Amino acid sequence: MAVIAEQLSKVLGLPVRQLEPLLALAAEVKLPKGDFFTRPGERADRFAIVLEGLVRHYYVDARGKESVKAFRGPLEVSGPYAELISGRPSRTFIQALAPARLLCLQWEVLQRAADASPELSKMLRRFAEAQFVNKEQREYEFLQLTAEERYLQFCRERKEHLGHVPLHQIASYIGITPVALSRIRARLARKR
Amino acid sequence: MAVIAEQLSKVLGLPVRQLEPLLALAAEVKLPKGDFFTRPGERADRFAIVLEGLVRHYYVDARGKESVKAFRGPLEVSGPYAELISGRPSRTFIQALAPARLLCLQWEVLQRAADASPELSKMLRRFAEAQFVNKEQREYEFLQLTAEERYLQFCRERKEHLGHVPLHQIASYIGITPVALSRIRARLARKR
DNA sequence: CACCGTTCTTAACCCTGTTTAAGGCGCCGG
DNA sequence: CCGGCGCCTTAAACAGGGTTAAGAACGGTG
Repeated sequence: MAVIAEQLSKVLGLPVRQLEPLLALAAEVKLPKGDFFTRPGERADRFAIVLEGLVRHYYVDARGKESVKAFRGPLEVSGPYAELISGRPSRTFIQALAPARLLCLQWEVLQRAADASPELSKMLRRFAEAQFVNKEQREYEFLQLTAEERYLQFCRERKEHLGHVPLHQIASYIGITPVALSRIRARLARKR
Repeated sequence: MAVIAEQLSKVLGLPVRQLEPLLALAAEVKLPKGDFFTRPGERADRFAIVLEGLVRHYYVDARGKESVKAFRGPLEVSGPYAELISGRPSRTFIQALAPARLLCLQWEVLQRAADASPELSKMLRRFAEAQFVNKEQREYEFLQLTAEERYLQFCRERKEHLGHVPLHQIASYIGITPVALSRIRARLARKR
């Protein structure tokens, strides 16, 4: 546990002594492959840090189409962040793609802690800002890159997931169908 | 000026007495139609609130293709937010589409003020969170909606801009070419 | 082992958006 | 008043992803 605190301290840019009282309130959740951390309709009240394994965030629209918003591995944050912020009921699935261990905390607990600690409050602000920058990067990719370029970008940025995530979910993440991704991969293989 | 402080107070959810010392440090900038508030390469160090007029945020990729990230009207925030956060040099143009007045502030000044004021710090956090929710909504639209649906969404959400923004910029905002938007509009007109 | 579900690929056809080019319209400056 | 420019639309040829369907490869299970 002390090891975790130290790693988190680095990732979050927060001193260990600020982290410890929070970790004491956190619960470890084991998620077998295929199980869900959150589902739409549930009240969104917890978020988590992935200790081990891999989860994906996705939603399903009225036509039944799945869209993957994110993959999150060890030491990354998972949870229905937008819904936690806005207080709206969750519309996102969070599912384990590999057996996962999550360290999870009530959102409310974190909010109260932030009211008492300027450092924690600042950390939450930096976190929100970092999430924003992430999404803006994604907007950039949809506006300016072709599907093939988005795929190559994914391979570069998230190569640690390449063997572990089924291709049709990568296709969904970059906004195309599995068939189209297959075609792109064939084209790339031919060229190189 | 007192009127502005009151409106801003509502928009930002911050008491007027917190706002006043900041407004005293802000500068008003007049921007004739077509002029730029920021350009790529410049150091990103200011942000602003639109008092009057209309600006667009966009970037241009290596192939020369423009992509519009946002339109911002009165009482909305403008500025190279992602670059201010990350400290990277700006890659976004911010241009007046109509003669604009901006109330603008050095980012650094705001940061220092936030260190001294927990309320202001919290406001900045809520602001970052709201920006994140915005971008996630946009991600949702790219992943799940067709171009036609994105156009209709735009018409619903931002009807105040409809007469004032050229259609080819709306096309760029929703991620298609002007030609494609023109066809969509023709199809919609025929159906209704 | 045979069976099943999942994943990935390929092919055919269709639909939508891109590209390029042309023409109309409105507006501004000379 | 005319010329030019920006904006919008339309057309035609093309490219690229969507849809559907079929089949191969794999892994797990009865």
